[in-house]
Amino acid sequence: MGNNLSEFILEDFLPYQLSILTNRISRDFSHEYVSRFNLDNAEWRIIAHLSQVNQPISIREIYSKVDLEKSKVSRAVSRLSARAILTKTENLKDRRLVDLKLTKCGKKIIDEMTMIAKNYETEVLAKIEDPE
Amino acid sequence: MGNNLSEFILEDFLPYQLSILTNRISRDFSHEYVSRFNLDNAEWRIIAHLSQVNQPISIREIYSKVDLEKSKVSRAVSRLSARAILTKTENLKDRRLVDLKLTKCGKKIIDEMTMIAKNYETEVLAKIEDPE
DNA sequence: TTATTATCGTTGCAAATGCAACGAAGTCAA
DNA sequence: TTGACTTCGTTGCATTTGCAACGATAATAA
Repeated sequence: MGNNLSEFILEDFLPYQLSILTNRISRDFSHEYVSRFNLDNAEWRIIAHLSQVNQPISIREIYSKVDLEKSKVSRAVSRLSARAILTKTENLKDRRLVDLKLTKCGKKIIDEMTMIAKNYETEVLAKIEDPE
Repeated sequence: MGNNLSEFILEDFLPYQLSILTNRISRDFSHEYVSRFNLDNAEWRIIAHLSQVNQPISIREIYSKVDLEKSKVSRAVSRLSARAILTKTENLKDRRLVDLKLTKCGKKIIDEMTMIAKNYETEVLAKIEDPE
């Protein structure tokens, strides 16, 4: 009748801890882009990813790399386009694809967020290294 | 005129990486409890947390510790109760509280999941240490 | 006591989500 | 060419979600 329960210590269990940590960090950091630019998490990820590449990229490219639902990306991209943060144009080589590209406005957002993101990261890492 | 963009390397950005990693690990691991026991993430966390304490605990206790929405916990607990995985009883000292307790059935689930969880964790850690 | 305020768990409801189906475009083979 | 199949992005729709409000209970103050 071995009681396996006692062997299972939730506090040590990886996916569990990881997801709690991530939720907290994400929620915490999201205050920044929500309050400043009115962006949700998906929108922020899309902008951030777009800022990393210099050519236009497709929706598929994004949702495979950034780990978001296809429809979520599609809808987020539409909202960003409506706000002129990015542009959607038809890819001429393959007309099924959409070319996404940050506008000046979108680049400005990334510029500002870069500073904030760096500060935030430094802060978090400091806490991890030296938790009080 | 400084182009800050080039300084911002998304691949290094903590909340971003953390959340992608966590999504993947969670989704991956969740196959186990979804397919075996038909539990969603919230239900699994609740059961797991309950298994860690030996006295009955309240809903509040759970959502503060386990980082879930109050209403999500409430609804998940109702479902688990309907499936006789846990019991809900009125706390006699403070009648606003609900006492939650795993049933035999619930404990059996945890027993089985314990094995799986450990194997899974070992696997993930191995990959992290020695990525191919 | 009574009045005020806080806390617990539930629930109504509007908004977000994710799946599956779709049309459009492309690929490949016959 | 045609037909079967695949892929892309969008969208319809049922489910899930999270906020805010609620009733019930408890704690605190007057």
